[in-house]
Amino acid sequence: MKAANPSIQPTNGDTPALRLSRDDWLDAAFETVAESGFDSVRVLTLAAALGVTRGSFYWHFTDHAELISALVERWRMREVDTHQRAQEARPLEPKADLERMLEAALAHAGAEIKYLRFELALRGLGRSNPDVAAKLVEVDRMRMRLFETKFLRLTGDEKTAGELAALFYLAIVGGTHALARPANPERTKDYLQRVIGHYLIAAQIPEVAQ
Amino acid sequence: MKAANPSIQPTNGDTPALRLSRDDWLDAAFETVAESGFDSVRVLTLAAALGVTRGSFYWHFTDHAELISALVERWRMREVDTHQRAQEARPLEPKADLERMLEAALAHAGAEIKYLRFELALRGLGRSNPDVAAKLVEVDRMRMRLFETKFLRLTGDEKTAGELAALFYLAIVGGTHALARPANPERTKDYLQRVIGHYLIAAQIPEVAQ
DNA sequence: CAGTCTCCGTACACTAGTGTATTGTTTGCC
DNA sequence: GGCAAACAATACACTAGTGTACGGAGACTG
Repeated sequence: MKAANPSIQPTNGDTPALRLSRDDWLDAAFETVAESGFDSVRVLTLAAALGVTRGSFYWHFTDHAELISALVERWRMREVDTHQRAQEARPLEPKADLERMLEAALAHAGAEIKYLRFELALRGLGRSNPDVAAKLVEVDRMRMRLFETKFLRLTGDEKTAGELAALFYLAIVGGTHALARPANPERTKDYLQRVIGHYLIAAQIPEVAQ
Repeated sequence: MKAANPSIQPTNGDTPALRLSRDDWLDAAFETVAESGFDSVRVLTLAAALGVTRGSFYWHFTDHAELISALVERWRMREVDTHQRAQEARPLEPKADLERMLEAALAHAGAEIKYLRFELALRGLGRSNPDVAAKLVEVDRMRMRLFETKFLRLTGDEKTAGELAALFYLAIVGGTHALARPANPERTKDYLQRVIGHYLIAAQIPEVAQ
């Protein structure tokens, strides 16, 4: 049901295929959000970026509001999907598993800043849009549970695992914010590893000492 | 030079004194930002909230842009001021001093969520407004230095102090974000205290063990 | 008690953005 | 190669918001 059109030239940049799909519009909107937030998502601007007029837009979407909610929903579905795969993946040995998770979370931050920026904007939108807020809570909870189970496997202690997961969450969200500034993901990673390492030492989980 | 008018009824709510000051407008704008972000700051809306027409606004401000920048600048000055006082205050014994800082940072979060919300919105604005971004960097640096010196007095080690300060910063900023959700500052405080406690234990700073 | 300064109201012009209706163009399919 | 569906352009009506010009009313000041 999702328009079988593979959009001849999927996403070749500025002056694209003359025929657009719904997803092309969503992609363009995504970029705009990542760059300058949801309030910069204007039908006219998107049309210009895609090299068409608004006539196209109102064929694919009934509304500006529908564009936004479709964009958020696409984000949610992709997050759920990612989560599924992460959960179904056969777990490695606990320490390596966590290492990889840390890598993933921060590499994400390094290479694909776009996604972090989008999510940041999303959190902003969530403050005024209850539907968005609900989806954010859902995804956050999902991630949190994953963190907790991973840390639980490592530490064996519920409380410690919960706190480490919270630390992880706060550090990542907080770190995202620091993107406004020079940032530097490498240093953040070092810091996180040290803090977690120290924490584990203090909690007497010897396996990962240092 | 700041209009000596003390605004007969300083801030009595909805239908105020018939004569407004520049600060009255700034206060109203502040509330709006804290509630629904900078994009909701509309001259007309503010006027309605203040019980006047826009004629008043354009007497006090040349521009919508000037309102925004004045608001940000007032925030910056107040932050600098707060910082000055915190720095000039005679330091207590290190441990108590930190306790108080923790209290302050999180009480701030509890009682005066308004200010956190404002700052959150400000960080959003900073992503598109370089002037705002610069002021944010300035204030962040200020706070960071304060944190570092305090932790340094406690731990004696530069690196440890730097990391604790970073942890503190990330946790606070990250925690601010969690405001979107049920939140609960009390739990955050516990968590922070435990994490910092553990960290200090691991770093072999015995004075504050537990 | 007139004058002036301060503050506010009113009316207007202007812009940016949305949404709708209607009319083209392609494109795939028979 | 013709027809219907998918996609896009054009033109229009409408709204919300800004900014400006100017006039009016209080309040302080001599």
